[in-house]
Amino acid sequence: MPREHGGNRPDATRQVGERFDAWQEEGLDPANCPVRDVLDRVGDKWSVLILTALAAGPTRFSALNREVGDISKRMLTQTLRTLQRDGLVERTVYPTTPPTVDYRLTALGHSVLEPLSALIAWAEARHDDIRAARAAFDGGEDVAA
Amino acid sequence: MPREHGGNRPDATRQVGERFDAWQEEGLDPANCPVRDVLDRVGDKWSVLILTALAAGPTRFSALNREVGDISKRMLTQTLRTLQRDGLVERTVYPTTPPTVDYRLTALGHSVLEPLSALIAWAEARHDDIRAARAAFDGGEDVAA
DNA sequence: CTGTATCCCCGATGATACTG
DNA sequence: CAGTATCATCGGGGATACAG
Repeated sequence: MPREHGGNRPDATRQVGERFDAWQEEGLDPANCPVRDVLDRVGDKWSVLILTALAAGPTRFSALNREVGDISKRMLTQTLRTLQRDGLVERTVYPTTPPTVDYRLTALGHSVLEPLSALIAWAEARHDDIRAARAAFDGGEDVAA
Repeated sequence: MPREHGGNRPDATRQVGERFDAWQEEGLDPANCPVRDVLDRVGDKWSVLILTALAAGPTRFSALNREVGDISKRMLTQTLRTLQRDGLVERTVYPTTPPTVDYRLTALGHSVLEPLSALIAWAEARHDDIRAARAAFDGGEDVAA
């Protein structure tokens, strides 16, 4: 029985924890946790990159393949399918020969880029702090002895 | 050579893409990309949960072990070490017997909860949309035939 | 061009037992 | 209590070949 703690957190953070508590106390399936749901996608290797690339506008499969670093066709297809399934991306097939397909963000897809941007901005802003912390930590390991 | 696209994205999203472009065009090591750096941690199975738990205040190892669902001691230790190394969490040992250790968020740790909260809020707000999209997608697969 | 099918490797994570 | 050490597993993701 995880996270029985009640809730006496500071300001903004408070809600977060209570949300976790909420779905867990309700005995919901962890697989159904919205947070894990989103975080899993944010965490995977390509979703954010693809979402970001698509922010520029509709993009064709091969163009995505080029724009998003060294992604394989396999993973590109797979990630796009998941994003499509979740309603973040829309797939359009043009009946040409050879086939042409493009992908674009849906309204939902655009909307997730907002909070994602905030996180990325944080990463940008604090990366130096993080690297400094790492250097201190790693350096301290040896020296400490 | 990924992501050569210039940059003509809408508003808030624009910056994000340009940041990606930035470090890539500078020929920086992908391992050094701040975005991947952060996303990797957000993406892992426990960091966010631990960060959230710690938002309530200093917490002892065993308490964390209980509060954060079914995490193993192994992963708890490992994740805490990483968070500590990155300067998000501070570890304090009290010279008692048996040993007592507690963990707390640093200022940097608290600061990351802000953008993280935004993302989690989005997840909460849009989870129904996502599930609906999935249902439509999955249902449509069979029916479409 | 836009995928799909296979094989394979490796790192992330769980389980369990041991230690200071 | 707070870890560490070791083994086993599982799935993500790359490489490659094939297909409509």
